[in-house]
Amino acid sequence: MAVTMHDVARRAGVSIKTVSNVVNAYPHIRPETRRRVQEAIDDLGYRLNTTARNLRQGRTGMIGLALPELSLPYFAELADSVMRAAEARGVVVLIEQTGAQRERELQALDSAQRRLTDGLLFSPLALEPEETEKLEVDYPMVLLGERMFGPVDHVTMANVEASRAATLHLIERGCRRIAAIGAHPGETMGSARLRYDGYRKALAEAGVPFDPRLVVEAGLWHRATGAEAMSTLLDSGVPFDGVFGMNDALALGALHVLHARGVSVPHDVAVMGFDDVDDARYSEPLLSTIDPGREQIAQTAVDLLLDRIGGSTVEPRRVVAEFQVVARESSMLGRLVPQGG
Amino acid sequence: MAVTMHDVARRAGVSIKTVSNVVNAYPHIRPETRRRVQEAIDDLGYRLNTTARNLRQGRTGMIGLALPELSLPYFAELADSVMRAAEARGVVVLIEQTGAQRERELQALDSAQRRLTDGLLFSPLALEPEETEKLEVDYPMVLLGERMFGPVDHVTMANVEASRAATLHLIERGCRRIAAIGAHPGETMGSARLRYDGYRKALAEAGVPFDPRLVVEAGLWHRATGAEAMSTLLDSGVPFDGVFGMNDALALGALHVLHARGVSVPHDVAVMGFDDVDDARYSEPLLSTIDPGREQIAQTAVDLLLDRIGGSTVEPRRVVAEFQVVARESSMLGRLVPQGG
DNA sequence: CTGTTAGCGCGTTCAA
DNA sequence: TTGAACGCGCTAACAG
Repeated sequence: MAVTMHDVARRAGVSIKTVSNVVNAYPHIRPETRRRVQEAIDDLGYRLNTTARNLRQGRTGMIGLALPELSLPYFAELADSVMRAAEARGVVVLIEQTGAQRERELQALDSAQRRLTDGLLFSPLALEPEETEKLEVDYPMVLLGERMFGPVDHVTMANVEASRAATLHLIERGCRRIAAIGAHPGETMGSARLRYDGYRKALAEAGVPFDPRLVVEAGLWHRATGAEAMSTLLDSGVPFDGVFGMNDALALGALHVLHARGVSVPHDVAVMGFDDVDDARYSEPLLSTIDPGREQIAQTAVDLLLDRIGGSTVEPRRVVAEFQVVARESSMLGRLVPQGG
Repeated sequence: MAVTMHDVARRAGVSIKTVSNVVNAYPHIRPETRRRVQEAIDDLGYRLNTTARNLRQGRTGMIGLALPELSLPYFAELADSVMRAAEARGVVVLIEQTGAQRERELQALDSAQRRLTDGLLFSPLALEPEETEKLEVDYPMVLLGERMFGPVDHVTMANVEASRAATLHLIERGCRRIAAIGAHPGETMGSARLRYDGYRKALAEAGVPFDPRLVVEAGLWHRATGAEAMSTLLDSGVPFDGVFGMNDALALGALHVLHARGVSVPHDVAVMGFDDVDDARYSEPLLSTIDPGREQIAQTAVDLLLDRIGGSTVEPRRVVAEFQVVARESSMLGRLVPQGG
């Protein structure tokens, strides 16, 4: 079998506790003792049994990260940021995919993994607002990326403010008929709704008339759906001179179709995305977008979660990350005359 | 504290063992007993303590997946596939990023997480061939995506054959001066070397002369480095009419620069990638590429690993996934006359 | 500075 | 078909 502390203790001629002390870097050990123990550890190839330690301590040193899909670049990059933040704080991340399905999001709240992690970072996408009560779980949890209620810590991006800024950016560039791609009609608190609200807010503030025909639905926020939405819009014949993709994938898909259909970006149509994923730096033209502060979100979320795991019982906290408008080629020039489809 | 089997047993008026039997779906239990126990479980909100079970059973039900970076789309998609395959088989995946750094890859082989997982799926990128001995670990391991030696199970893509096919595809389209982007000079067994070998093989077989000036280095296989490599190539003035990007990211980066510099794809230059990531379906033009059989790789790798975890001691196995040439727009037309830079 | 003791919560003997 | 006792490997008390 595996070599245990017991074996090491016997070999080093000390007690099991001393071995434990050495392994756990307990400061008050005689150098000579430490050396002997270390030697025994090396000789025997001993490795601490993490599971036993976890059982004993009642903690696992793991946190869960439940997100829609790793193959969505935003979430892959978020996972990356979270893992780095966690590593810097000495904990390990256990990723779970929910496929952005309501059922599976609920499952994640109650899966077997919950007994394996000390807490959960949860990025729900499909959960309905009337289900926020289900978020009142009995373990440490921090919500990511959305505005939902319930007595839970949240770290969110400034969805409304940032999409307002994105839309204003297009307006400042001269756009007057700005399409919004990615709407989820009927939704009352998800990103889609919030970003739509920001879009409406910007239009209203700038006195730019709202035209519902410029709002295009897209359930999943993939490039494919962005491309589809743009095709639909072009086919509809409704004129537009700007596009606000509710995330970069949608915007990049739209960009692709615009190009294919001979619409020049940014000359005929200016385009903005949201998320600032890596890809936005390599599209043709380079995609203007919103940097939602992903690093800050990841670090703050891990910090809040570890604070809860540490036993904090302060009131639920809401942290909104700082965002930035990233102006690249796709919004460099506004167009003055609306363009027909 | 948390409710234990003990509490459930007392409440149901049975012994701990009976509760355990119910929880573990042991067949021979009187329906009445089962009902009483189940009721107690529900009333108390009992949840099995996975850590305790793990300690007792000597297994954790988790497998590690060590890969370079989640923000590289190929690996994000691979992780997705692996997690699905694992879930279907009832195990959980613990992802670790190595940043494609030799040091961190070695660390992954020996990290604390190794005591937390029953085995490891390892996708090394930076490890040197003379270090294959380090892969002789004392826990179940399956290597992914590379050809390395040592007595270890491997699941790999057909790097040489597939890149040969990709190059032949370009040759069939009329290309005679095909640049290869992504080389790692000096490497002897990594993907870069293997794909380069396939490229050389295709040229030789088709009687197309090899010109070393057409081989461009690129350390990291990101879009940015692909873009850089293409700029370098164009600046060099060496004529070419085809590009084989050793992965899609490199090819997409190259595509971007070609477009920006006014070189028409596929009219002036045909382009092939490798990996068939999602993005290849949304570039302008659509990127031709190699589908390396990622699903098959993920499923086979998980199966092999679980087999080892189950105690199999058969000889190390090598599985090579089936690949496919995916011809899209970027290689639709060959060009007949070489083009100057 | 180091040793002894007593569980963490579960599964697995072995009886009954 | 169910119960009682033991121990997986470790750490927290406490003692010395």
